[in-house]
Amino acid sequence: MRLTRAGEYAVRCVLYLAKQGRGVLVSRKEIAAQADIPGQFLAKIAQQLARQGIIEILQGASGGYRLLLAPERITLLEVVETVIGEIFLNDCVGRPESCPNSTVCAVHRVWCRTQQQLRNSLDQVTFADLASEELGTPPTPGACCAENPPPPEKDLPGPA
Amino acid sequence: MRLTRAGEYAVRCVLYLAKQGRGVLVSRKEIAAQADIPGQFLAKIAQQLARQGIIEILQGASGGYRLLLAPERITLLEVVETVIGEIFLNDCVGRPESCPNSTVCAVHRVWCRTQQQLRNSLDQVTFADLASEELGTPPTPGACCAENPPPPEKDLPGPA
DNA sequence: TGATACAAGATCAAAAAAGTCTTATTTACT
DNA sequence: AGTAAATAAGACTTTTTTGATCTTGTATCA
Ligand code: SF4
Ligand code: SF4
Repeated sequence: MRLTRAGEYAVRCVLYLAKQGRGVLVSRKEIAAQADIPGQFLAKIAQQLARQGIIEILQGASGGYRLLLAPERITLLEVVETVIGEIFLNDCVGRPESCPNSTVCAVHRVWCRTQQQLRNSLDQVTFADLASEELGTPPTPGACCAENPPPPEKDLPGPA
Repeated sequence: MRLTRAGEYAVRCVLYLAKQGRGVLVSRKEIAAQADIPGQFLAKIAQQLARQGIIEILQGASGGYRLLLAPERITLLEVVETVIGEIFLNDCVGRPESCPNSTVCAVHRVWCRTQQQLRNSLDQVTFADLASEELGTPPTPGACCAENPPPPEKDLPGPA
């Protein structure tokens, strides 16, 4: 129930490109260094993004990557799913035939519904949003993860 | 980004018990058979559910499991997280220190927000809901996964 | 034409998930 | 008390997924 490394890297890569602006050519090496991504791994991810039409890859000396679409038109969901495949909260959502029960199962319906909700949320966020927020806004410390305090450990409840 | 097998089994187990009614003793064997869960694996999962106070385990001959709480008071989120741990959409949400960027990162905030949303949704669903829906409602075929049509394959973008 | 940069697939290693095995307790029944 | 039936608990194994690298090849520019 968590983003893979590859997914995270893809987001970083596209975000970095979005910050440079659409169409600006950036070498893989630069992206890898700046966004802290293993170079070869980035190559793989970039290829997937290219196939999806999100970025363009230029070969040869002085080659590199560049954003093909306007950042406003690229959503977080799109980038993530390009790399990790469609998000499924449970196997039976993507492959109902994997559970003979799926046509009757109440839980199944919950997964379907919730998953759609999640995907919609991620589809609302564009890389234009992300890039501008990152360039402009001051950190506002605590505004984010304060809502997510380190959860009480299962076995050691509290600061024992 | 998907429920583990253990999580799925936990849900099945609790749902089965909820259908029998709170406090009704059911042998592990029966649950395993009826809910299609590997027996020994179920044992592990049950122990976690017991530690969490959701079910009670009776030992000895004619032992078994039974629901300790009223189904209305058990949520899907609770059961799932008991087994797979707190849901995190991205590592940095649970451990902000894992990414030096997390205090500034716009994406980070999206993950935090979305994750909370997801968890809230799952926390709305109780096992009373699930059990009654399953006992009462007719299947309504297509009402669920029709919203989730098999997505266009990554490499063959739809009926282009 | 050679240096630079990316492509693409094979391959490897580490981690997580799924399941099984073994041994020990607990309880009921006779 | 003795035995059978049930679960406990942890070690262990297998399989799958993830993360990353290696190798060989191709494109482009100076
Ligand atoms: S039991 Fe329900 S939720 Fe679980 S796999 Fe089958 S259909 Fe999906
Ligand atoms: S870059 Fe942002 S989203 Fe990615 S790990 Fe760091 S904080 Fe989280």
